Amino acid sequence: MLGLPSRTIFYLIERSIKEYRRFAQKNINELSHDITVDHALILFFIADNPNLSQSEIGNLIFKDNASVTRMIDLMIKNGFLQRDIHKEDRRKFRITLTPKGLQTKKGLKSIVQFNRAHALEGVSEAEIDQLATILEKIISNCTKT
Amino acid sequence: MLGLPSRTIFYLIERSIKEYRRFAQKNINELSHDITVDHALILFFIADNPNLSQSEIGNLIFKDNASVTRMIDLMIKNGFLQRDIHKEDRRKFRITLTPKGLQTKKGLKSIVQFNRAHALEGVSEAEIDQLATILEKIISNCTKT
DNA sequence: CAAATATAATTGATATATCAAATAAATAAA
DNA sequence: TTTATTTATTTGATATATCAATTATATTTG
Repeated sequence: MLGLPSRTIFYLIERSIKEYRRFAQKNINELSHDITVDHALILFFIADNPNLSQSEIGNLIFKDNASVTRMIDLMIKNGFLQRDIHKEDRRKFRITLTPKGLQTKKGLKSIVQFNRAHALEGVSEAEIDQLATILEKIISNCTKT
Repeated sequence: MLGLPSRTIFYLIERSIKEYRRFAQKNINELSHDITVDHALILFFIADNPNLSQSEIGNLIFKDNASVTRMIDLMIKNGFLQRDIHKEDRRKFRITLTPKGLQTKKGLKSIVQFNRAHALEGVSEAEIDQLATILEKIISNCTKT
């Protein structure tokens, strides 16, 4: 017998990340309507390391190069990021935060902290560890050749 | 201090469902290149209950009405589904599987079983229960008003 | 019943996801 | 060093995600 898809654990995994994203986006919208959850991630990653290439950013947020190109195009259009020539490797760009991007990143910090804390209310450290262990097992099962 | 986003549990949740979908899609492709993971879900749900309205289908697979309309349009174009008048409520449609859709659903059954089993190899029943409990807590935290 | 409201589905606009093909620059190999 | 290969990014095509507006039909209310 094939169980209904709505009763599998994958359904719950998908639902949980979608609800988290919806919740997080709602709170980010209070700060700006021009910032998505993924844009926020990109701001944090680039602020932390301005040497990231676009494809490295893509690896960090699980998007392919084409998506990253277009997301960064948009973030530049919206004034959060800036693309400059990369001195050492002219295939790449040096992507940095504009003053507006830096300002926005600061405003996002407490929102993101709140989002994560609220979503994990009542979930113990031990449970988070369990969760991580199991999810890593699933990832390994799906990615091993 | 704000932890790097790549170290949060949400990152792992997102990664796990993406890897599962990638893995599942790869195996579905062996049967047909015209069927996505979501299309497969829709086939199973409709086969199980041909009285589902499009918006009910959307609720089941976490998509809004616009996405469902377009996905079903495509599945009809590809010959898997069929839309008929709904006798009791003329705002709705009665959506059913064509012979090709039924055939495909049969072929998908073992693939989906394999996908789920393989992704959960080495994960005990108890762990799945733990996972479900924690994810439900996160969902509840994110959806409670 | 008639008007107001609610529901189901569609459409349009913009952004993202994915794959394939194309560019351009760097690196390896002959 | 010239050629071949690899790497980084972009672009095009098609599908999906999301929101807002629209249409058609049902239901509720006055």
